[in-house]
Amino acid sequence: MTRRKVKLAFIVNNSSKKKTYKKRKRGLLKKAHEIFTLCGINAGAIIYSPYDPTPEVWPSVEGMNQVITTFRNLTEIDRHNNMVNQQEFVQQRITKADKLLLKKKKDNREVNLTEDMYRFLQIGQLTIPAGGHNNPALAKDLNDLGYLVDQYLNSLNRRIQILEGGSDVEIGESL
Amino acid sequence: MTRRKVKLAFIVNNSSKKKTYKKRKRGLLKKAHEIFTLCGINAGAIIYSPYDPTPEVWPSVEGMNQVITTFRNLTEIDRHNNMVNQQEFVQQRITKADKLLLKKKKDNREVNLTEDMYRFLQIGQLTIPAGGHNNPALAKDLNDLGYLVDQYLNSLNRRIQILEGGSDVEIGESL
DNA sequence: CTATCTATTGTTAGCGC
DNA sequence: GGCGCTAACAATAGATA
Repeated sequence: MTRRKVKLAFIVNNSSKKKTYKKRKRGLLKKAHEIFTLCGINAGAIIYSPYDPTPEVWPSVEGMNQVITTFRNLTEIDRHNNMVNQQEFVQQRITKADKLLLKKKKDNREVNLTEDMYRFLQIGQLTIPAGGHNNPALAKDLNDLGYLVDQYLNSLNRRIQILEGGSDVEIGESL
Repeated sequence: MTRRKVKLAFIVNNSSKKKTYKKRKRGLLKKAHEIFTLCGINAGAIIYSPYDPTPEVWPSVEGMNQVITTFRNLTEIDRHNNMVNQQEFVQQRITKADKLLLKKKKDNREVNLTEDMYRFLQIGQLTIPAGGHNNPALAKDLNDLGYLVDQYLNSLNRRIQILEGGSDVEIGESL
């Protein structure tokens, strides 16, 4: 049984390709979930594929919209400076230009607040500027986060209930 | 040398958290690159973190913009139908109680909007109503929320450990 | 803080059903 | 088409430089 030895190249066979996609998509989303849980970072992902009629979104549509909005609001320079090159996963060092831009943004915070407020009044959604840090904490994301956390806690509570109840339900991990 | 056995829970220690983040971000992007190469699918990711002043984008800014544009053009229904969220990883079933709660909160949305707006004008921070779905958010810093969540998760983890026999356990549900 | 090492845990390719 | 299995390979926590 030659189990594995696949080179990193486009899979021609459609059947194999779909199987690989299905498996790896699950793995990818799991990894995303883990880094979110472990580090509390804010992230979003969109995956298009010929195998799903509509794209999959993580962690949620609402959260993704917020992430996208913030992304859209960044300057071109900001975005390019932190762009991750697909060919080489080289994380660029934080340039002084970045820091200057951040400072400028902070200075403009009050202006942004006003703008955001108007948008809020118009569409009922708002991007909250970071509270003094460069952490782009988005209130709406926190909203989603809180909900998701609730879901998570519920699952944990449910598991505890199962354990305490002495149920014969199989709890073994299959992660 | 206790090499490894880490619970899937928020890492309190900032040093460890950052290390984990750095490593896993690299791994995540690699995985994304692989699934893109192997299956030729179209995907994008944005990662915010307190460790980088601006978000990281994969596979590229241009590619991400394209993905975003497509996402924006989808109808709400389309997006929701294929939404993948954290709940799917931590909880198989969404309880009816959750849905009822959400409905109630939705009904109160307009009231919340007004309240939130006043608070926004006063302190520059705002509770953002969900786009008609989620509970009102606390405009707290992400770190604060993460800390609180961590406290609870740790207590639950300890409890699970005791119940399961004292050994380390994973609390993440498999899908 | 960054880089490297390596024992362990985690992911998944190829099968069989 | 999907699901489950498990050997083989990959990712990474903790230690070290």
